[in-house]
Amino acid sequence: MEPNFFDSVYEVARLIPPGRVTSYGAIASYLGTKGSSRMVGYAMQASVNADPPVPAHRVVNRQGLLTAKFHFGGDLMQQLLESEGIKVQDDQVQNFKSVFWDPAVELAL
DNA sequence: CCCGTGACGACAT
DNA sequence: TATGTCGCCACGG
Repeated sequence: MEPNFFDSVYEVARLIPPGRVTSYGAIASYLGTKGSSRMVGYAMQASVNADPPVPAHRVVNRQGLLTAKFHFGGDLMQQLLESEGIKVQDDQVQNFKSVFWDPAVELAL
């Protein structure tokens, strides 16, 4: 199995620095498949099967909303984010704009 | 090969 | 500003 697309998503996701978050659309856009923002999340679900593991908890939606916490189970995702210094309230990343990590910009060369 | 599904996003109302 | 609807594309059945 060589889902190059998934692997690319994992690569970018792993590049997310601690204490920072990114959006599915940002990763998708960086990969050139901005239209497949949903696929990024879809890949994340499969990321649990990836090695090394992917910090999927650092990936949120465009609103900074922890849409994935439902999949993590409980407030695990929020706990992980807060553990990295990210403030989360009401399933929403506080100061999201500041903690936002855009691969299209940070990795822009 | 066709259909349904989905951690989203942008646009329309 | 908030809610609703459509589109996008990869994967599974």
